[in-house]
Amino acid sequence: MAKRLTQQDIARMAGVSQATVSLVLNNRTDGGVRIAPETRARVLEVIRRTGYVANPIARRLHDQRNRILGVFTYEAVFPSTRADFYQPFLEGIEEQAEEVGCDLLLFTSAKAGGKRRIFSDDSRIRLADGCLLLGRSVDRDDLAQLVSEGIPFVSIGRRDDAGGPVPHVGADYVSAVRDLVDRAVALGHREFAYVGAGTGAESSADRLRGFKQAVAAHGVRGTHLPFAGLERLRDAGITAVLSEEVSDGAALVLAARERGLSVPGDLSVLMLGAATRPAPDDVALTGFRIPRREMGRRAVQALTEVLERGTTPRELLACEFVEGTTLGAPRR
Amino acid sequence: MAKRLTQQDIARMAGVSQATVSLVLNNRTDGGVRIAPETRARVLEVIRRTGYVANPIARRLHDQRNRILGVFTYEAVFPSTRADFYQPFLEGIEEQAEEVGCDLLLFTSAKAGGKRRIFSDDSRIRLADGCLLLGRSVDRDDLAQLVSEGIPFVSIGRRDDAGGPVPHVGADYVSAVRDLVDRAVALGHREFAYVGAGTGAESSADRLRGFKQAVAAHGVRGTHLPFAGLERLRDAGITAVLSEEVSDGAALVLAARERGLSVPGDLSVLMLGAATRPAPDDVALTGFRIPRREMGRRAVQALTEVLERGTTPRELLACEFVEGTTLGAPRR
DNA sequence: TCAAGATGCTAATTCGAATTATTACAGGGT
DNA sequence: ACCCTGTAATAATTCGAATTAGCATCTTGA
Repeated sequence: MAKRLTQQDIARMAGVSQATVSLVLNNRTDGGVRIAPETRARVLEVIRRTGYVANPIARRLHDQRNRILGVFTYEAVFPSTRADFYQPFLEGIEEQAEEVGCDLLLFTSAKAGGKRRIFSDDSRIRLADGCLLLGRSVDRDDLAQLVSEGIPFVSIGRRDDAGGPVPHVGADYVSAVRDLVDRAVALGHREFAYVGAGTGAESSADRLRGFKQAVAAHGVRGTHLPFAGLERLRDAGITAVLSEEVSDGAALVLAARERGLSVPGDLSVLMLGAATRPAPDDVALTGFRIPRREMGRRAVQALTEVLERGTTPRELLACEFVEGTTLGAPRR
Repeated sequence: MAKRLTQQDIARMAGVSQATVSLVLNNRTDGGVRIAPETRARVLEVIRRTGYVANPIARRLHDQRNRILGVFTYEAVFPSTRADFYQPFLEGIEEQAEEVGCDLLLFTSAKAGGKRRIFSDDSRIRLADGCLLLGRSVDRDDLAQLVSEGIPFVSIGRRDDAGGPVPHVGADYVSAVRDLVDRAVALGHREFAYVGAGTGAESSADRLRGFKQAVAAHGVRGTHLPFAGLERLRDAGITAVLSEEVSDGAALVLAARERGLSVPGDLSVLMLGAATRPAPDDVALTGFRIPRREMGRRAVQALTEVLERGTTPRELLACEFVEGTTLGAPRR
């Protein structure tokens, strides 16, 4: 195997010392460091010719910065089943990483006992300058360890504190859901149902919280159901359903229409952005869109801030209202 | 932030040397290394109590392997327009990288003058242990430089020599196209057309070569046309068309049917796997499928070999015949 | 009793790059 | 001849863990 070039090699070729190569490479001019222009040029020429780059490992051992941003996901990034979920985030991440001149390191190696884990016996999480965390839910112990070990990271998606505040770039589900309820109330709806877990992941909890706040504020009735049962909704006199999962909402619309019910005439259906499963695209649901791409971009920016200023950015981006065709005034 | 524990710290606490801690940690018993059970227990106890974990950076520095595989593409990987093309390869790459315990480094930082380049003034290609090259065509100068600099890499897709053999894992287009012609000849076809560039990228050239070999072997007529014109095909008495691009093939079928021609009755259309553009999915073309995912996997394995044994693997994987509905016996 | 052999551990070195302290050498002034 | 001041480069050290050579100490057997 062709051995990797070292600064020592470059130094030999340029007829200088390893230290000089390092100084040239890092453009050091401060603190009484001086390199003659010709020497500098000679070293740079050798570097250019050989395509030498500093070994990130050695560099990182000494100080911390190698313009590598880590991306951790609990599942494979590429398989097409996950593509719809991860892809928009990754587009944003890639875009912004390109902007700030960083490379992306996908932690595909990190697994312990068959499952991916952030901290395995030889976690390479520290290879990167910092790390982005992607996934609907994140292991709380992992999160706590990241915080306590002071590893620079930003979660994509809001996270509750885990032994300390967790830096994140999330979506403002609370406001987004409240807004949908507001619109529905304005159209005359008074009987609401929220369909979905509403618990577990922060993203679920936030949506349900927004729902509860809104129905309380308007003094209307709001029911929380883990699953969408058309009969049950009808029996309870529900006129507007908010579905966490897009595909569940779409299924509900199809089921309703199959039984001769009109949507939104008899039932309004609103989707709350979560598309973890492929959904039929022939149903134009009303609801909101999660700004996934933008979240990816912002997360990279936030991570940059963490690295440069040691801050703990926490930010929620607004979701975009999607007009659709499944929200309308309820029949009297 | 609390400073990380080092082996030195552990050693102090356990009243032994750093070396001993390392030996205990790695369970070394070979090569005349012996640690008294009590000492071992004492060290392990301190490790347990403190929750010490070895710094992976330092470890990597020592064993000269970063366990990072680079992935270079001339365009962004994630944007959905490219997804169909890159994704299957990446699935395979990710899968196999996980298998061999390597992380993936996406070179998002590499650009010079707006475009991504492998070698810019500060190329970071050497950050990775080795590199996978992805893309329909690859800049020949870049390729030559990779070869001459002895950078470990594997191209996905066959490549002609560039100042030396280029390690690659490609698809066996020559055989695949020949096979299609064989089948068509067996059904009675005697007038063939190949539609597509047939030049430029190796993948195009290989297909055309397979076509020419096959028509020569069977003593039938074969014409090469850069574009598919239905009239021209008819005028020339063509009964079987092989289309490089899947979408071109599909368009041809639709056009033929629109003019009242039967496919495959009046015209057989075969697709040669290249799907760089989205194609209508309501046409079940006969042809072959490029084993993209498998190519990704094999490429990672090949790169591993390059790294471990310094070989220059070159391998072509068989394409899979796709039955479809657009190949049949020609009308008399 | 003394060499031979086991046993148990540590000192010293290595990996590659960054940094600090130091040396070497010029030329200028006295 | 001597000191001083810049200037330009290098030697030596650092980071944390892995590894090798080697040093004590203790047993055995003849």
